This record gives sequence, C-alpha cells and structure tokens, in this order.
Amino acid sequence: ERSSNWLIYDLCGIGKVSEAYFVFSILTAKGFFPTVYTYNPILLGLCKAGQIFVALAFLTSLKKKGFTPNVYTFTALVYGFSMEGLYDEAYLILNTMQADSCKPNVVTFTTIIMFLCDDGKVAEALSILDMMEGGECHADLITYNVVLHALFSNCNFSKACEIVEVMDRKGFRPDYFTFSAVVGGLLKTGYVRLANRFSLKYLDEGYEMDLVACNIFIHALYRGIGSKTAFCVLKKFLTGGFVPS
RNA sequence: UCCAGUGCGCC
Repeated sequence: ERSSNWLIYDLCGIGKVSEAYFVFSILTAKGFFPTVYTYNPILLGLCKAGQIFVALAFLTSLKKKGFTPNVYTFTALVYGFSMEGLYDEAYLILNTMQADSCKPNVVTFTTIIMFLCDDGKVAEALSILDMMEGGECHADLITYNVVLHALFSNCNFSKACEIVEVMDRKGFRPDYFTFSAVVGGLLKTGYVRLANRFSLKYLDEGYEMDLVACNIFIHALYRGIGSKTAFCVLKKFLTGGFVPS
C-alpha cells in the first residue's frame, strides 16, 4: 500500500492526475483502503489542474464512504479555489473545515495570501496577515517571503520595511527566497541600484545560494554595476561547484 | 514515519 501511494503521488507530480485516479479506482475496487496519503495528492493534483469542482465531488464521495479528510485536504481545496479567484469559496472552506475538526494552519492562510497577491489584491492579503498576527496561527518565513514578493513587485516600500522589521523582531532570518523575491521585484520595477546593493549585501554575508538566486543576482549585477562584477560573481559560483543551467 | 504553501528565466 505504501508503494501504491507512491505511484499515485508520482503520477500526480508529473501532471497525470487522471491516471492517478484510475490507479486509485482499481485499488479501491480491489478492497484497498485509501488514506490521506492516497487521496490528498489526487485532490491537490486536480486543484492544480484547475479542476476544483471535480476535486470537491471526489471529496464528497470519499466522505460518503467514511474516509476522513485532514488539514492537507482542505488546504488543497483552498489552493484550488484561490487559484481560480474564487476567494469567497476559499473562505467558506476555512469555516466549514472546522466541522471535520480541522483548523486552517499557516500553510492554508499563506496559500490564500499568495493568490490574492498575484491577483493584485494585496490589501486583502495584508488583512489576512494582520489577522494571523493577532491570532494563534502565526506567519512563518514563507508567509513573509510571499508578502515581500508582492510588496517589492508593487513598489510598496514603506509596507515592505514594516514587514522586514516585524521579521527581524521575531527572529526570522531571510533566505535566498527572500532575497530573490526582493531583488527580482526591484529589477522588474527598475530599481537596479537598489537591487545591486541587496545582491552584494547578500553575497557578502555568505548566505546559502541556489541556482535561481544566482541567476537573479547575476542579472542584477550585470544591469547595474556592470558585466565585470557580474562575471566575477559568476566565476566565483562556478569555481564553488555551481552548475549553471 | 509516505500528503500541502514562497523566488528568476524558458515553454
């Protein structure tokens, strides 16, 4: 049964959700008992494919058979609704999931926040963040990264500074997601000099680095300080064992 | 213990 979950998980991961569902139906027809590890990946796969209503119907049928959803299950639905811009429905899930003794967690809220931001509804996203800060479910680094990404992409620097101060006060260390969100936003909006300063600062402080961050920083340096600096940084990465894509 | 959320570009 572990390996069937595995197969279903991998099928969903490569976008073959109907194949995964097919495997699921065969297995259950043979008397196999699915768990959250079996159907959650299918539900999320459906949601990511824009099939939120199929996912809903599937969940209804699971519940009828006595299978229990968990917070991952509802977070998948929240993902699906938010992705389609159906925020009222997403909010409704937050309330109705309590009937299945599930409470939304930081992932659930961060998911809505992210889609609201991408949809230009940053003020509404920030109000959810405020609500979290006032409640028992606190924002984590990913939540802040998502919000900073939106604020820097929209040149809302004053609010961004507030957030950075809150992060600092709470002891959250920025990571390469934070910096690529910040530098990427600055580059996109034309603040090349600022993007350079952030890049150099991050590089100086010897934080962790990955390919995406490397691309962004080299792009920033290339457009700002110039190709020489960018090339030096690239060279440093290459000799450090980085494999460019 | 096997399930969920964040960043560049290409498509």
